[in-house]
Amino acid sequence: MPASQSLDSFDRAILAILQKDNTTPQRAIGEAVNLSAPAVQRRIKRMEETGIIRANVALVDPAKVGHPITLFVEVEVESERAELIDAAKRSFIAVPEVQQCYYVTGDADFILVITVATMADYEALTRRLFFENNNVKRFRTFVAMDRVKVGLEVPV
Amino acid sequence: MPASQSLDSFDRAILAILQKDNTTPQRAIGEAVNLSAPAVQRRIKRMEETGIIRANVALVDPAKVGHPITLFVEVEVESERAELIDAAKRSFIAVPEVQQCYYVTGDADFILVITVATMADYEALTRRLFFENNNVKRFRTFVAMDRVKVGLEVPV
DNA sequence: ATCCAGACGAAACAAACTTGCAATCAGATG
DNA sequence: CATCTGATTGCAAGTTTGTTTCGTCTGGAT
Repeated sequence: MPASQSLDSFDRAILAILQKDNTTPQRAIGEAVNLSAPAVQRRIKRMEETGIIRANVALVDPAKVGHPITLFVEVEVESERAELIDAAKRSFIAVPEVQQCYYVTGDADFILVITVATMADYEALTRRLFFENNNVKRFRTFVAMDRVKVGLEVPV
Repeated sequence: MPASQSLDSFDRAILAILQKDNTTPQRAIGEAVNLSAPAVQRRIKRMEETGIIRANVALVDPAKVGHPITLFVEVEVESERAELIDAAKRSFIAVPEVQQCYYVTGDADFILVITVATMADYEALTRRLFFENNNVKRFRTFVAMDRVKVGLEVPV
């Protein structure tokens, strides 16, 4: 019984379904996992409250809404002083075109995933985000030719 | 009027909401964008049919389901012959731990986003995905220390 | 053996989604 | 300039889905 424990096999089965399609009716989920609809609903609610489910969202095809270009950027900073790193994080978060931003170990400090309409837009973005930021030492761009697999699904 | 044209400002407003929370009642969306609930519903349906909305999913916190480690991998291949590239794509797609896979230009050929429970798991994965694949020339790993911003939201 | 907390299912209930229909608007056509 | 056509809208009815209630059951601790 999943009291304050995190996850039992029912929860995992439910998550697997919701990560594919969260419009699946609770009754259908119930049948799939051998549970009643209310039981499913209670488990979903708990997982939302505990943050296991971070959000419920629609995934949009970037190309079909005018953002056909996806880019990766490795950013290396000059100084790793905490306040400068935090400032960089805030500046990346604030930009809608920055879909994802990770602070990483290795040859780079940040990795960004960016979507834009045109390369000119990206050029303008680099100006704002990198050239105008004195703490950015250098950055390296990769252009996605094929979005082979795109999702945030986590194996459960 | 959004006939076969892609998107008008209503659609964009609806998408902006659904990308944040697709459990928002259509009536509430209607109020927000000044449209009746059925009108909202018909627009959503069309966007789903045309693939503008790729999917409706729950986002799960990887750390809370036992996958606390996120990794980036740049993969460089030996040969870019089409059939070898396709084989690589297929092998990456097939692995659940590979959340995202992009075929890119630049110093690398693929960029992968991977989530795992432990570094030992990652080590095992590298064995399967990279060392056992003769076409992988080299790969470079970045470990995420902070998932600063994680989403697939597209500005509309 | 008893009690208690947590979880369950069935059924009633409420809310949301979906559909049919008449009215409206914009642009094309005669 | 009137009319026609196609697309979209809002309303209201109908249907599906989500939510709450309530009585029961199980397992663990006293």
